[in-house]
Amino acid sequence: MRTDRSTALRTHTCGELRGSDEGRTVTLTGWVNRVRDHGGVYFLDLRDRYGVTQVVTRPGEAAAELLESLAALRPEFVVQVSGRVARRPEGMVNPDRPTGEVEVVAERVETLAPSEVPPFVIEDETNAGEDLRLEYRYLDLRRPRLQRIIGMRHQVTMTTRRHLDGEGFLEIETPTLVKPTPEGARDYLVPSREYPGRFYALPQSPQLYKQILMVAGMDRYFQIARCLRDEDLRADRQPEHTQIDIEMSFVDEEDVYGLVERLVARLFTDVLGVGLELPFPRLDYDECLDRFGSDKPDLRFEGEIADFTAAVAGSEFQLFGAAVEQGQCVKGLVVPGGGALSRKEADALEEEVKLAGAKGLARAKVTAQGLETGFGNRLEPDRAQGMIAACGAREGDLIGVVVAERMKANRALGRLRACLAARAAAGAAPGDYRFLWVRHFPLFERDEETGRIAPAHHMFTMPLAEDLPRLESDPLAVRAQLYDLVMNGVELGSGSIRIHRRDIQERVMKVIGLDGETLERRFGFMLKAFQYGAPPHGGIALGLDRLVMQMAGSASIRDTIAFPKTTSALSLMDGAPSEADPADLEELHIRIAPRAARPQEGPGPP
RNA sequence: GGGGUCGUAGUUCAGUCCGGUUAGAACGCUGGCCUGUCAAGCCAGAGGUCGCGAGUUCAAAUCUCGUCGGCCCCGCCA
Repeated sequence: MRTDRSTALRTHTCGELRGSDEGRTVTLTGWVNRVRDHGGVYFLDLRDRYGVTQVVTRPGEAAAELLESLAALRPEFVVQVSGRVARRPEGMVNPDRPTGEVEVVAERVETLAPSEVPPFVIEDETNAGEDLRLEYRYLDLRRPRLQRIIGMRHQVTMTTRRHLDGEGFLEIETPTLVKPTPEGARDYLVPSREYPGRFYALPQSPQLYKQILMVAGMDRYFQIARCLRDEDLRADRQPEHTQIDIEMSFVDEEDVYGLVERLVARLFTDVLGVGLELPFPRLDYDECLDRFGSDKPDLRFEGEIADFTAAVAGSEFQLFGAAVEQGQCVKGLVVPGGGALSRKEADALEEEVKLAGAKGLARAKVTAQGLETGFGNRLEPDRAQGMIAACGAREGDLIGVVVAERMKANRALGRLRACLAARAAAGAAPGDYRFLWVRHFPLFERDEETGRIAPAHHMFTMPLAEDLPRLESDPLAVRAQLYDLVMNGVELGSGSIRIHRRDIQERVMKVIGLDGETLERRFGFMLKAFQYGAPPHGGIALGLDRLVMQMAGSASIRDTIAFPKTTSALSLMDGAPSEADPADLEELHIRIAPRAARPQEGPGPP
């Protein structure tokens, strides 16, 4: 690898001088990190992407002209410094910096570009608000922390390219202006100038194209693909995000798992120096929800959901006994050491399960005598012992109990579990990476709004072979060859084996009630392609931004993107989106409808 | 679409409940002093549309309504 970064304006970077360079005459360029003036003796910290090097003047040695130019320096000035590399005097070495052994004794300092006083100080741990940092993103990106993360992202994409190339994949670009897809997320639309009233969409993902590439016989495809969705944002969601998009022909699920495991292991080894244990555990969706209450469990926290339904059946305690009779579940989760929680802390946990739709969280402290609860005296002691046995709680623990329909109870306790996991992870050392595959998701789900059956992933997902016979009779029970890659409670990727057989595709389309005309309009080109010999195929898309976020230990996806948008999809640096020039709109055959005036509700004068 | 929370000096915040003196602190900035710092130190100084608009009041950073923006969450995200 080429390491010489010398250019016309510099001989070395600010990160590479060492004791062995003593005596060398060098020229450095960079940004003024800080200047410390001790009354004629200057210390100048010069910063670039590679590090920080200290530049000094020695008493009596520096010319007046040099001192003058040093006195004029301010933070973030871009300067060029020439001088001689010297070892620092005894006791003056800075062990916190790779260049800390040496300093450059300045002979000449030239300002290449001055700088306004920056709105916030460029240092690793800034306390500047995020909106300000986004407005001045170029200053934010100068911070070593972000430089490190952006560098890590580069290493991840380069390693991905090298690795997939080594496994015979072709990197193929797919279009940015595509056909709108009426189902799924909202599209970003692009008006057509040539065709009044018609629109392109920006791709939500290259899904259809990568499948067509399989039909085209490309066999193995990947792309570092930009995906755009006009949906509301979150801490780990941006309107444009990047996926490592992969598709392979003649494969089954295990082929995809193996490929991704090798790729991810390589990334963690090459980029982080961390070895991962392969293969990752595989867990069926149903079991995953029963045990962890989530389809993306954080396995760093070991606690699992316990089922108390059998233990409390027939109890005189109405909340439990009657619920079981009505076919509901009584499930719970142990909060280790939770017996010491204050009322307020325990209430906060209850709020979590309520957010997931549970009516409440019954709490029981485990003591030497049994369960100490608000309902304890109404729950028979042997049933209380049965609960303790069922969840393995120990003295001092708290058992949180939810009574609800099975999946609702799972979801609620999953939320509680995620909360406990996050709390545990906050105190734990970083570097604990727990991967798993969650597979065999349901093929369909009921659309809560319309009540209709809709594909859980997309309509090209292959059902599990053994479930094919009940496709029509019990579609919601049909599982799919559909999988997520999960790490530490975060979904890093999602994929499936696709339907390549016309007959199965038609049955699936019939179940979701798509008529031929709608189908033709939306997916005609795709179905046509599939009539000309579609190979069995499948793939996955890994969220690059989230992956880098996890590898960098960052809490926000915005740290991993050079120019991210706010949670309201604004770009604070350039002000996008902005209003269009009327002439441009004219050309695009677009007229802006005035926003309907809202009724004034403010208090008027009496 | 909905909820929560925040918006005061260049920055991060206090002050807001309970309206009333000249709106404070730290960092940064400017000037001075200082011969080994690396978060340098010491002294002095400048710096405010209290997000914006309306209302209530003798009086609004403070109360009310609206609005704009940041962050977080629910819905949404095949």
